Amino acid sequence: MRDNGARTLSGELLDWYDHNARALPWRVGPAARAAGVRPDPYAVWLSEIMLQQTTVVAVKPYFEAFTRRWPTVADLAAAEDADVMAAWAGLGYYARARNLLKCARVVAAEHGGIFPADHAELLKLPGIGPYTAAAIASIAFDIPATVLDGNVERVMARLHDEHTPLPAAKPILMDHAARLTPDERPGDHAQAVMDLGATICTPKNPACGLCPWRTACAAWEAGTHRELPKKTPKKAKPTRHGVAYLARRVDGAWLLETRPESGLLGGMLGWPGTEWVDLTAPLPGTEPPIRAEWRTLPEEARHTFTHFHLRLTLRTALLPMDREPERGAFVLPQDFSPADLPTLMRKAFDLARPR
DNA sequence: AAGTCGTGGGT
DNA sequence: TACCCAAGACT
Repeated sequence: MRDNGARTLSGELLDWYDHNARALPWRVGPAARAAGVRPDPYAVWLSEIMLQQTTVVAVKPYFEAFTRRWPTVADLAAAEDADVMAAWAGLGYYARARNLLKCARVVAAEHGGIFPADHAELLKLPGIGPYTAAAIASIAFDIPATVLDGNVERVMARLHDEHTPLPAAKPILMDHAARLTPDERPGDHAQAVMDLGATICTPKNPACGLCPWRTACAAWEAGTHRELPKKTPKKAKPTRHGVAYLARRVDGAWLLETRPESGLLGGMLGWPGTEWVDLTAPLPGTEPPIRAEWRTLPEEARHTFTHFHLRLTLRTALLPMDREPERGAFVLPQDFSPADLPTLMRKAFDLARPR
């Protein structure tokens, strides 16, 4: 049961949201929503997938490009896998793109191209977990589901001065968030809490003077807002190394391969190469993907992934027309764009390209 | 149920 | 420089 205090808090937050909502390409703002405009569930879903662990600034151009190229879920379901992966290149967490296509095809084939207006049904779809199911249910369909993302966790930890470290604190914070979720305007409420976390209740230097919940905030009262939420310390990243082979044919074609569906950069285009092993182990010796005179570049490509650093030794070669690769396939210049590569592979290209 | 899975910007 | 963080999901 939601008490009067909770109802008041949500009301104060909605008043704040009515005047301070961020204008976002995928959002129906509070005024339009009050006038009866409904969000497009496809746009809500697409934006929520893109926004998983990704900043608004990074998502904007990708969202625009995707909706321009694939205006409906049926359009996306009919797209080629390689086109979608290339369009996602640079955004990261590529399993999202693979699941995006799977989900679009399930919605098109099993739901008549209509996203189910049901939290449990949404949760069954590929790439949609607890947060995203609640976000789509509330934002697209005004179902009173509770979103718990990084913003909401931080806001709840401070509002209730909760010192239990994440992720152990999640159930507690979810309980707090659920109590605040109103039956009226649950979609605007969900977006309002996240906007509050993104613009006022920020990780560093929160703007408590502008916060509609300041007088109710237990951490503000205790003076602990700057140290919350607590988090369990992370492990240090090890460093790995490997070799990549960048072969250019005399007609300008590059030798590329599509990486395996699962694992790091799964399903993405990349340069053939060795496994990546811990720096304490010797550099793996793998046969080059094609017979050639290989030259090792003086500079290695450096890149940091979620859980390790990578130093990639780059070897290049210029090839005649009549030589068959043992791995990968040549991609003609008119079919190749560096923008289709994940960032590591694009870094390697930038170091190896003729200039 | 910890580990896996990207990237860019801010500090 | 090194670390943190961002509308998490999947295994």
